[in-house]
Amino acid sequence: MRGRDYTARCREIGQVLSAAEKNFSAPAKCGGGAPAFIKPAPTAVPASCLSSPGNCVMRNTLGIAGQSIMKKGVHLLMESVITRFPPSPTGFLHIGGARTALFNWLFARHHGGKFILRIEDTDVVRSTDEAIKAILDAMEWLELTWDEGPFFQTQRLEIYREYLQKLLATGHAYYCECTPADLEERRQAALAAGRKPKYDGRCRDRELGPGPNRVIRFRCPQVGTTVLNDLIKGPILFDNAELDDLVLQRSDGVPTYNFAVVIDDITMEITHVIRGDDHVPNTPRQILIYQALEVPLPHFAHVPMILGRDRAKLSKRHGATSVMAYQEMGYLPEALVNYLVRLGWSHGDQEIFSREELIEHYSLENVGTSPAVFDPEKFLWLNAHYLRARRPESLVPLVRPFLAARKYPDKPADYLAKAIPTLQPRTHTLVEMADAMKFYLVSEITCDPAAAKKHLSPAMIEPFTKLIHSLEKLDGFDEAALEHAFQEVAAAFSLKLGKIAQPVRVALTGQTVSPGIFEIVNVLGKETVLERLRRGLDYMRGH
RNA sequence: GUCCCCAUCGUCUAGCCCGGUCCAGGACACCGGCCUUUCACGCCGGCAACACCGGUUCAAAUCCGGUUGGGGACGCCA
Repeated sequence: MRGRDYTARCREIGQVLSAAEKNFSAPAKCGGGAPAFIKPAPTAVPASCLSSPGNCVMRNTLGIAGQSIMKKGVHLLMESVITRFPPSPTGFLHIGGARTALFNWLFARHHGGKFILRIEDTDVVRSTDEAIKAILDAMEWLELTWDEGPFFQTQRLEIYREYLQKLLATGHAYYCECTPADLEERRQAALAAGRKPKYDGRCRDRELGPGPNRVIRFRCPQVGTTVLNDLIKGPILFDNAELDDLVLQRSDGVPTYNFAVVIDDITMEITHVIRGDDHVPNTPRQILIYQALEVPLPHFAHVPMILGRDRAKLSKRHGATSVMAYQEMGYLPEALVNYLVRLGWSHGDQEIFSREELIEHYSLENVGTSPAVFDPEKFLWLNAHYLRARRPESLVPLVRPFLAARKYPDKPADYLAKAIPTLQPRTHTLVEMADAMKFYLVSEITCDPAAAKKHLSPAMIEPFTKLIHSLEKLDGFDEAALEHAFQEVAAAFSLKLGKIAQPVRVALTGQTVSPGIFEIVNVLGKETVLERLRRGLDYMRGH
């Protein structure tokens, strides 16, 4: 579950930290005066890692912040949890994003904390209003309710500028006039020479001021080690020499993602950053920004990705990845939630979870470390499960749009509510249910010719005639009465019930596969049943 | 190329921290059977995995080292 070198990393981290402490007392100079030492923020590493490396495998989801508060003697004041989900509105909400949102939501709800929705729209070119709406719709469909927001980064530019000034003033940031074309050229050259394609620091010490087409870069320490103490993966060490001076503000004055997230997470007082592990490489850079700003770190928890069948990052070519596409395919939100939560998280052998159970049991400790393959088969099974679990009446408004799309005649809700239970055990999605419902709704059924030929043979003329007679005499269509009538006919012709049921099924539904005969008769009602049986008779007689 | 992460049935996973209770448990899918008016549902049973190599140990899926494989990141995207 945890990486094999986990303990080794814990041990290493102990060394790194003691080295960092030494540096702390005698800060070295680096570049343009930025501190070169690593100053682990109080929340960066659990105390257990420092004191006894062997113990640091104990993951504590609340992290050390809670503990340090306790140490100060404020026993009742536990750190309250604030999480966030920050999609960028460049497309619909996809499966992976939904799981991230769900994990954040669950974590916040479990701890009685807050869940914030933030729209990361700093990429003004690619962000669209449609995407924002699509994301909000999907969040609502999944009932991932947020307590604050949605906030928009483009409306917070003043805040970013303020922090940027601080970094500039303390020498942690500088202006750079390298053009994208130049940068690209140098990147390619570095790649060709087998070096890491990082920024070469050309403008680092030029002490440029503001100017047109200039960006602001972060002055990244080039010595030392940055520690990411991940709540899921454990400690991860990064050599600062691997990092480069990332752009904080574009030449058009809009901040970049890596800077905006940090500032937002600081100002929104986010305590736990739970996100996909494709963000791991960004994290040391972000940590360095926190440290330059001298603010405490939030806890980081990086959850493994969701992969497609071929074990590559899940994408469109693996099929539908949009949350709302699944709604259109007739999936239930509770099924998606349950499926998604089990991708990377578990609670013993339990497969089915109600919302309440999820909130009760969810914890970061039970999030796995290896990536998970999205399995449409299991998702379908779960959906079928939840379809069966629903009260039929609650399904009426959900199937209706699918019925309408098929242009089936509209029927009253109570009629649909009677038909639905007969289909619940036999269908996996609302789409299948709508399709299967056809014969309950149309006035004229379409009959499968092969089925008609096989089952509506002249031999059935007499049994059908007798059946019609006895059904005509029946007052109520309760199951017992129906069964009695059918058994009587069967007995009269010394046929097994199946011999008569199958032709009746074909006459009533046009198919050889359907819900139980008595169920169908009960839903359809006397009039329709008799009419269809008579039509069956007509067919047998060669009409 | 460089850095980082990951590794139990085909898939999702339990077990791994605290070695023996694991010739590895559950679920999906698949295959049988039962139930039965068709098809389902349900129930019962079956198939199927500790990536590899070393080390530590009386004992390793579990601890350590390495190898291989897979994935991710290296943007004035997020």
